[in-house]
Amino acid sequence: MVDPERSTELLWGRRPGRGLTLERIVRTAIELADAGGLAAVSMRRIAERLGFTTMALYRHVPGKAELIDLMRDEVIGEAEEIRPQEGWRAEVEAWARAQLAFYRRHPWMIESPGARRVPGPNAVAAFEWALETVSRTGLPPTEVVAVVTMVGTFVESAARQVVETELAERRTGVSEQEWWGARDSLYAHLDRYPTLNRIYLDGGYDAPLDPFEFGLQRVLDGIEVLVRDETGDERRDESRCVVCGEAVAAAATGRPRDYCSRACRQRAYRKRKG
Amino acid sequence: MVDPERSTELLWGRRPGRGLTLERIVRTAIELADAGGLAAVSMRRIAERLGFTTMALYRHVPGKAELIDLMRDEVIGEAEEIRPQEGWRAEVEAWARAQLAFYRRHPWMIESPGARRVPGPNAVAAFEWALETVSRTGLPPTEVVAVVTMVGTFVESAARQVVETELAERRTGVSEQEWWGARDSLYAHLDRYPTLNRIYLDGGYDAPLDPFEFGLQRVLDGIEVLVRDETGDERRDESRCVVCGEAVAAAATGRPRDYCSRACRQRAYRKRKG
DNA sequence: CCTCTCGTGTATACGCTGTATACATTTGAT
DNA sequence: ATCAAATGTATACAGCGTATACACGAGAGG
Repeated sequence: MVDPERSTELLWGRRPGRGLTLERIVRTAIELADAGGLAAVSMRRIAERLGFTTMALYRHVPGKAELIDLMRDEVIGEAEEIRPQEGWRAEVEAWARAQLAFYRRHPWMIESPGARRVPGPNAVAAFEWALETVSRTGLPPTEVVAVVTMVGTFVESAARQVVETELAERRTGVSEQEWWGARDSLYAHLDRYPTLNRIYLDGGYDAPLDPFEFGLQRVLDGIEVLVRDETGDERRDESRCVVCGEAVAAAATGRPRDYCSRACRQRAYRKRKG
Repeated sequence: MVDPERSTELLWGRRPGRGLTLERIVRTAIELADAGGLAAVSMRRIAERLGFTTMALYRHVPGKAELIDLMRDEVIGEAEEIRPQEGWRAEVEAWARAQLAFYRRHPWMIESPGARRVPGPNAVAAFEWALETVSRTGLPPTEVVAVVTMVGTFVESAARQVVETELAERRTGVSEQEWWGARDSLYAHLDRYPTLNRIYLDGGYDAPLDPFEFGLQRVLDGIEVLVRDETGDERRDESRCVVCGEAVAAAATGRPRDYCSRACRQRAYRKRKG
């Protein structure tokens, strides 16, 4: 098991050394992981690549678990800064996308277990940034934390899908399409599921929506609803029809309506059409 | 690597046997996994518990990967039926909660890799059910699929958090609170992060929101927004009272209302009663 | 009834993993 | 110069998944 105290010490107070260094060990381990996933990282392989015996590593790292902690924080440090955007939504969106790109660069980050990770300086810095951004929504502190956690979790899970399939493609040399295309013996069984069948026939699988982009927009919409409800956005009750200017009650979600009536909605539609 | 054809064959067409059975192997493996996670499942241990040699298992299962496929589907079959709810949102919510409970019963389901799993009959049945439910939103097929995928992914990732911490607690005998409470050497470094600090001082961590419940509501809100944008507008205005035929604005979910007023609703009710 | 094949279970062994232990060497401070 | 601490090495153990070769019993064909 991991010794969290030792992990903390290593993460937050590294001291330089000569010869075989923590730095070099961590970097070599990362190279291996980037190339072949966490499964490709073994103490023997790291040592070999560095020209030392396996046990030499244990003079610098207490065990493999702690080494992975170090790899994580090292790599989190690479995260490029998000350039400021207009409004929290755009900013969170940019962050999410950057995060996905990051997971693609280091797919193994997703394999490493998530509970009780001692956060390193780089991880904390990223967290601080996210908190700061979401704070601008005006949500109360508990919810700010919850939102950051949620977006983080979402991105991780979406990235997990992407990354796992990419990894499988690389390992097997078989593309996702090919693989599923070759599952005829499976499809043979799927006729007796009516909804599945109908959706398939209706083209529900022809051009699947990108799960990351789709999910992200839903998540952000959801947060936006919360923000509007919670911060008592004045606009809610004041919303006015964009056609006639009449006052309009907002939807239950707090999302302001644009039109006061079907008539006005159609008027706007016809206008657009010419 | 897994042989998907063999997996499909095993999953969809099991034949009974005498002596050492696929059934018994799978069930023993599940017992082991339930007790100690996937790490506790080894071919040797399964065999030992059944009173056979390790290699005897390989007469029934091609390899460990395929065995895990079988474990997955076996266990998915337990899923109790969701009792019908009013409206898709309540139904999806109930499903998500049932799913979480399920992951708690079989924490190892989360450890097993997600890409390119050959779905078994039980998994497909669950998927069919979800598709059917979400279809009632009136969303186009591609989006129905995307929504089901998204909710599934969300629940899995939320469950991952819960389950991983529970597993860590059980393995180490140290509660989550205790563990984080003992990280003083970490907190000593956190003063210089202003937002983090402020949120901490404002009590943002005193009573953290349940990530599952919080996230679920956001996700559902997000989907609801989509449903309204996508389908709600037309139907909303078209719905008519089943009693008097008056036009009725639909509910927030885009679900058409059946009655225009409380009066009409009661009238229908009295009529039914006699 | 004999034989022969096939399904099933066993025994042994290989290469891989993380790491405990004991020993050797180098280095820096006194 | 000496001595202790830091660093690197060698060997070994217990565990893993599984390839291979062999043994045994039941059922089928002659």
